[in-house]
Parts: sequence; C-alpha cells; structure tokens
Amino acid sequence: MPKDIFYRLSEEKRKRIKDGAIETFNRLSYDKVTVADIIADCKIPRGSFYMYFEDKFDVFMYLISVIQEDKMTFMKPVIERVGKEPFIDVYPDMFKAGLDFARSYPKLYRFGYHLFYAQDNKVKEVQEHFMELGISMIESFIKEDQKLGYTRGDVNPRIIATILHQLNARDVVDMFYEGKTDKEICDFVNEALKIMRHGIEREA
Amino acid sequence: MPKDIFYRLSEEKRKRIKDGAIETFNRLSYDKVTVADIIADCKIPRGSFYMYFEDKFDVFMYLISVIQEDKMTFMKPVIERVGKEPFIDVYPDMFKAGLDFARSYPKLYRFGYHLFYAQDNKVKEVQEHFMELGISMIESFIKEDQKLGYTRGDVNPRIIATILHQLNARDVVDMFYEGKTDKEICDFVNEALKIMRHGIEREA
Amino acid sequence: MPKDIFYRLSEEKRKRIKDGAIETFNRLSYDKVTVADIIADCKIPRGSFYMYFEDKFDVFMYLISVIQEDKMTFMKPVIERVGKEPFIDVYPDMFKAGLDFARSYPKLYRFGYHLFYAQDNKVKEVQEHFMELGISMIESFIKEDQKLGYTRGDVNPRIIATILHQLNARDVVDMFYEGKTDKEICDFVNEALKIMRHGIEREA
Amino acid sequence: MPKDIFYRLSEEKRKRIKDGAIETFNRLSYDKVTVADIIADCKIPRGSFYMYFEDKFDVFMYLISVIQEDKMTFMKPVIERVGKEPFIDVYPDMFKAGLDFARSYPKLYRFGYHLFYAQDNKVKEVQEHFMELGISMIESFIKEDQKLGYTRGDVNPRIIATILHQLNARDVVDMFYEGKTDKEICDFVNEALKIMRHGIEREA
DNA sequence: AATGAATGAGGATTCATTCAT
DNA sequence: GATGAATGAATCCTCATTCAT
Repeated sequence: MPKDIFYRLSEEKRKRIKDGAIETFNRLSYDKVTVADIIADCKIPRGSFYMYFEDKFDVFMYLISVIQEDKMTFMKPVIERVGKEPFIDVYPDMFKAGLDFARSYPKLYRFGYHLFYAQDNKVKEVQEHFMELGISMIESFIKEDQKLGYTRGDVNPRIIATILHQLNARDVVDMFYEGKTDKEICDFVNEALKIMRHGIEREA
Repeated sequence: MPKDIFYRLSEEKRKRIKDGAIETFNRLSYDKVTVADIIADCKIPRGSFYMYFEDKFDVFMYLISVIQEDKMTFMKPVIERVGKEPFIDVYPDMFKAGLDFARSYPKLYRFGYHLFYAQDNKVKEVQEHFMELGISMIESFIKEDQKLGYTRGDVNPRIIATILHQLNARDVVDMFYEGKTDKEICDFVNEALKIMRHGIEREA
Repeated sequence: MPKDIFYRLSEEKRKRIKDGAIETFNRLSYDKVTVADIIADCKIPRGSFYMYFEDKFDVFMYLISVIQEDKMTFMKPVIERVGKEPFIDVYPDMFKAGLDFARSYPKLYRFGYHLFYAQDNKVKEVQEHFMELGISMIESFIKEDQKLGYTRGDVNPRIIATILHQLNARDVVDMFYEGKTDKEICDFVNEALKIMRHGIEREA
Repeated sequence: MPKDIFYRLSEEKRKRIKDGAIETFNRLSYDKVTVADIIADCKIPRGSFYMYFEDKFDVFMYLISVIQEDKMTFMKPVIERVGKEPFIDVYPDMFKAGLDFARSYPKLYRFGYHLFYAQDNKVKEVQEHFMELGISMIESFIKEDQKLGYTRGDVNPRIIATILHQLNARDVVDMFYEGKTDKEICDFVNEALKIMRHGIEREA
C-alpha cells in the first residue's frame, strides 16, 4: 500500500506517477522492472520513490487496484444483467466488455498479462487471489442458473466456472497479445461456449 | 545441449548433477535460478558447470528433454490405445497416467509448471512449442473421433483441443501443487469431461 | 563521457578520482587495467565507479581529454610562433615544450605511451585519430615552409611530417621512459633534425 | 624455450603444432590469445601443451625464433651486399626483401606486428631486444658508409639508424596492414630515403 | 608420457535500498 | 519533506594451470 504521503500529493503529480509506472510495467514484465525504470518513467527522484512506496511490489499492487476500478466501469453494466437473464447468455457479453476494455486501455489490460506471468511469489499470490475471486463469482452465477433451471443441476458449478474463467483469463488474453482481431477472439469464445452448452458428443 | 564432456562423465556423477539441477529448478522458478544455486545443489565447482553446460538455459533444456523421455514411458501405453477406442474415453486415462508420473516424480512434474511460467524468451518459445505440440496431438485425436462419429462434427476440434489441453496443463498441475489428492483431481477431470461431452445446458 | 553526476561532485573529490585513475593508467597499460584497480586507486566503491563512468574506456577518454588541455597550455606559445618563423626552426622548441610538459606531469605524459600501445580497438581508433591529427598539423606547417621557400618543394610533405611525428611520438617518449636526460633527448632531436634538414649524404 | 620433449616429437607433429600456433597468434593479438585458442588450432590436448611449453609466452618465443630464421633466408642475399656497395643504396632492397617476405608469409610477417603491439611486459622486452638488434645492425652499416665516405661523418649514425629502423619496423608494417600495394609502400620508402639522403632544406 | 577434467580466482556490470544534506 | 549520491552484494562467465588416471 502506498504510504500516506503519496495520497497527499497533488492530484496531478499522483497521476504523473501512476501513468509513468503503468508505462514501465507495460513495457517490461514485473520481474524485469527495476526501480530505476520506474523513477525514469515517473520522472521522480529515487528518494521520492521510497517516500511514496515500500518497494516495487507496492507500486504494482497500487496499480492493480487502480486498474481494477477502471475495469469495473466497463464490466458493471454487464454484470448487473446477471440474475435477470441466464448467465450463460450474458457471459459472451462479459467477454466482449473485457475486450472493449482491452482495446480502450491496452496498457492496463496488459497488466493482467504481467500479473499472470510474474515469477515473484508475492505477485503470484495476488494472481491466485484474483483467480479465486473470478472463479467464485462465475460459480455463484452458475449456481443461480442451476436454481433457475437454465443449467443442468448435475454438473459441478465450480468446474464450469474454472473452465469459463480460464477461457477469459488465459486464452483470450493470449489471443489478444497474439494480435488476433476482435472477431477472431469472439468466434473462438462463442465456439467454446457452444461446446460448454451442448457438449461435444454426438447425440444418440 | 550439454557439452560432450558432460556425457563422458561417470553415470553416477552425471546423475548427481542431473538430480542437483532438478532440485534447483524445482525449488526456484527458471528466472530466479542462478548458476550459483545450481552448482550448490549439484556440488560442483563453478568452473565445472561451464565445462558441462553452455549456460542456465542449456541445463534447463537438458532436463526438459530428460523429463520428456521419462514421461513418455508413462504415457505411451495410453496413447497407443487411441485409434482403437474413442479418444474421449481414453483421455481420462491419459490424465491418470500424467498423474501417476507426477506422483512418481513430483520434482520432474514441477518442471511443466516452471516451464509454463518462465519469463525468459527462449524458455517461452520452448513452452509455446510444447503447448502447440500438445494441442495439435489432441486436435488430431478429436478429428479422428469426429470421423468415426464419436464426436459431433459441427464443433471446432482445435477449440476442444485447447480446452482439454488447458485442463491438463494448467488446472491439474495447479491442483497437484495445491496438494489435492488423486481422487479429487480425477473427480475434477471427470466432471470436466462430462461437461465437455454433454454440455451444461439442461436438455429441453 | 563521464556521467553528469561526476561533474556535480565536489572539486576535491573529482580531483581525487582523476588523480587516482591517472595513477592506475600510469601504472598499468590500458588493457591490463581493471575496474578493480581504478577503484582501489581512487578509493571509491565499485558502485560509485559506475555512477560516474560508463566503463573503463569512459574514464580513459576523460583523462585523455583532460591531459590534452593541460598539454595545450604548454604547447600553445610555441605553436603560435609557426607562420612567423620557419617551422623547421620552431620544431625543436615544440619538442622542448613537450618535454617540459613531460617533466612537469610525467604521469600524464605516460598516457601518450599507453594510448600508443593499447590493443583495445576503441582505444586504437582514438590513437589513430590523434596520430592523424598530429601528422596533419605538421604536414600543413611543412607545406607553408615550402611555399615560403624554407623547405625544398620536391619532397613529399606528408612523409616529412610522418617522420617528424614519429620522432616526437615514439622516440622521444621511449627515451623519456628509458630515463634519458633532457640534454640527451634534445641532442638526439637536434641531430635528427639536422639530418632531416641537410641529409646524410656527403656533398659531392 | 620449449621443453626437450617437444623437440623429440615427430617432425610432422612439431610442424602441426607450429602451424597451428602461428595461426592462433596471427588471428589474435598476443594478449588476447588464450591457451584454449592455441590447443584448438594445434589440435593437441591441453595437458600436452604444458608438456611441450612452459606457457603462452614460451610458444610465442619459439615461433619468433622460427620466423626469424625464415626471414633471414629472404634477407641474407641483400645483407651480404652491404660492404661491397654503399649501405644507403642497398637499404631500399632490404625493404623490398622484407616486403617479399611479408607477401610470401603474411602470417609470419604479422608476428612482427603483434610483437610490436603486445602489452605483456615479457613480450615487450623481447620487442625492445629485437629493436636494439635491428638498430645496431643498421648503425654499424652506416658507420661503414661513413668510413668509406659515402655518408657524411658529422651525423650521429645511431640516430640515422633509429630513423631508418622505424621506417621499416613501424611505417611499412602499418602500411602493409592498411592494405597498401607494394608500389605505394616502395614509393613511400624511396621518398623517405631521398629525404634522408639530401635533407629537406632548400639549397642556398 | 599423455590426457583432459577440475578448479576457483578474477573480471565487468547491475540494482535495491539507505542516508546525509 | 525531498533529494540523489553512495554502497556492495550478487550475477554471469573466462581461463591458466594442476593433477589424477
């Protein structure tokens, strides 16, 4: 958590630091980033860095939380539809919303990528935490769908959630960075969801 | 590729080095491992390390190839069943074989994990290569199943393969390292395969 | 070029580092000098070295430029006489001025020696650059003398310049380090110049 | 000096080692050459190297002496003319003979270059020794010319010798490696000798 | 005698964090 | 509070020489 003094900085300076650090973590993977890189991008003295943050992990976590908020503004409208419509119908739009976020703020989106691939143990814990969060959320939605009869009750909702989450957190992110178009990505997702809905087995 | 001299070492010393290096790469992620760590675990002098290997990547690749072979002895019997039986019936046993390997050589198994998460570009290439290999193999099996009518022809075999591969390469590995029992893991896999086979949607 | 921070050091510290590094490069040839030698002579920590300089070449070039300036204060009065008097009359005094510099700052003088013998390609380029500079300067002076009729017009001024430059850059430097006295060196130079002026052949 | 055992090797093996080492020292400067380079070029085991030679310096010196002999076969006919004709008339042919040697055995010739520029103190001593030898020889020839009246008696023969030697040992070697043609080099030498003979001063 | 594996000191460079001003 | 200079441990890799077989 950034130190108090950081929050007492002028809005403008705080923004400069935020944007600088986002730049750094976008350019380099978490493990490769050095404090020197960050202060260069933020244009703050080395000493100041340690005035504002504990260390590299601290800035990173700060940025993660900030990004999380930004992403929520994209996702919220879609998430709110859940409960009113079957989740399985809403899910493709959740993908789409995520993709919209990615297109609007590719640098922020890239964080998800770096978060995922970081070696650092503390960062990994965070990643696992977010994964758990994501899976749990989907799981609860699936359970709701099961209650409402949209989804078969004899399949483990956790497992469905896991597979669906992977789709978003891994495959889509990878395709995004491989330069695939939105259409390609959506086709992939829709095909995958079709499989999830109806299975791959030939009907008897 | 290790240098010739490495292969000329006594069986016993080569084993010591192999085991030492496996220990190191098991304990630390690829990027975190230093040559100092390796030589400490192998109990060889620094100079000797560079007699045997080009660099860290060289040892790592050597271990990968060794592990690959070991793993094959576990997988081969199962893979050979494909073509005679529907792949989708064989797949659970492929998981099981993988798990048996993991239980027998947990440290080797962990390599898949480290391979997956490495930042290093050369290692990433290797990882992508293996992933492509794994997905392609499953894809070809699925196509066969489609031809034989075991699997619906209107689903993209590549996407099925991707999901199935993830299941093995990511979820199972993770569960293994979270300390889940074989039963828990197999239940997860079977449930996931059930979803894949029949879909999650309630039949009309 | 030293980093900015080096120039922001206190005069006194900068001097200490300069003198220390001069000591090092005086004691050892460029190629033999290690960063460890330099920091020992400068009494600065290893990390500081890399704060101030890019690398060994960087310090060396810095010293070269510093020395160049110092030397100019010795040479300037003599060089200014060229054009007013025949160069061939001025040249002995240029030797003398160089020698005065050598006596005043033997350690700096030695740099010319190390510059000359360095193996390092970057340093060699610098050496060639300086040699070219020195020869060209003399060449232009000779041409002037030829125009004014002090020197025969049927000899290649470039070759005269080359020989004269060698005399200064090689023979005198060598004699200096062999411990010859000023008188011995001047006698040598004067004798050599006499040869250059009148030839060695017995007049018919 | 190579160890006895070296001289007891078969002619053929000794030649292979000689040629290999010449190759090495031709390719790299003395200081850059490592024992590993030498044994690779000679195709002998590391241990054997230390059986035959003390160290790198030892091989180098051996090669120097071998080359010296080879060079002598080129120079001898010319040197023998001294005493019968004025040295100053013979000298251009000595240059030419040196150049012929260089063209015939560029790799051997290159040794002179490496000898000259080596940083290693022991090698430098050798270089100085050879320089002294070369200068002394020329000096004695000049004295002879003075006695015979070919050369003015009032110039220091040592100094003439020094200048003439530099011409050969430095300028010509440099021009050779700068890729100058024989004609260019001979023109340079002849012009320089003209200066030496008649001086640069305009006759009154 | 012949071999070639073993060794470890030594070299360049980087970087997180501290601390004096 | 702000600054940025200082530090030295850590990292990779090389190589002359020895020594066991």
